[in-house]
Amino acid sequence: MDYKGYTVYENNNGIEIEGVRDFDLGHIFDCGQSFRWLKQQDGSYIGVVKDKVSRIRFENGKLYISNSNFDDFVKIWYDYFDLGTDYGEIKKILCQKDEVMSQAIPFGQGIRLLRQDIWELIISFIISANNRIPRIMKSVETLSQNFGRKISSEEGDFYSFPSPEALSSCPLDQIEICKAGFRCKYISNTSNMIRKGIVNLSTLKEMTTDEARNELIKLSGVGRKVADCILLFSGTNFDVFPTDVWIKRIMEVLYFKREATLKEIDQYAKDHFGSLSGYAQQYLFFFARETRIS
DNA sequence: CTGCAGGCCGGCG
DNA sequence: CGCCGGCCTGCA
Repeated sequence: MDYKGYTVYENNNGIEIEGVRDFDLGHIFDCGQSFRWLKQQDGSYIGVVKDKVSRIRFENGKLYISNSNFDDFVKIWYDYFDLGTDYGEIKKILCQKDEVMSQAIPFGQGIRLLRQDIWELIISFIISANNRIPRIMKSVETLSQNFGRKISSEEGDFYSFPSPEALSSCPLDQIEICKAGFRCKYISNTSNMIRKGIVNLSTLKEMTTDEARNELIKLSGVGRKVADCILLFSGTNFDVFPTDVWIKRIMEVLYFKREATLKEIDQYAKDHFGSLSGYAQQYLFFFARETRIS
């Protein structure tokens, strides 16, 4: 069956998709946007999206997704992997911007910005503050196991990410079992703010980027950087440039040739990359980590 | 034993 | 406003 330029074949336990370009699972899942996809021995990845456990493989230009049918492709995966966006065109434009981009992009040529659940992103990136990636993954997993819904699948038992209601009804000392330390009170406070509707996530898409960011920053434990990650990795806004320590370092080394403030970097990205800032950030982040630039 | 990791918060000048 | 110290936890 065809859908918007892709050909989808259904088989016993999943789908096979042809026509997928600019796509590499390693690049996609290791550029810092997601914490819940686990790499398997055979190179495939298993993750939970919308209460569905799937195993994903990409071989010989074909994308294989288990536990899915054509309807799931249309309703979930097409959006999730941002398959409606022409990354070849984006890479072409960015490469023409400067030498740094044309050097960095080949390292992460298969990067895609996932359109992930914004609520899960909020909590995940609150946990990310001043933390290490393995520990972030562990905390997110522990929250899911304890307060999410159990999903039994042929891949084993997994757990959905807990709802705002589930987390807001937990006393703080229960949240603390996820070992997120001082961030646990942020998780608790933010869950309550969302449940009470103090910040309404469903209206963010109709706002300008600045308005949406200011809305998210109201949440406990959400500052400028975390807010921009949430906006970018949920597919809400792409003209943001989340500047963490890696991006700061690589911008100073490759662009400024000196130390620079977060404000300077943000202004530079706005002027230089404009609406493609978020994509540029991802290629730079992956490049920085691959090459260990310091 | 220190240092430090994908920042944020709160207090201060 | 901008700047700076402190921070849970766990691993090097």
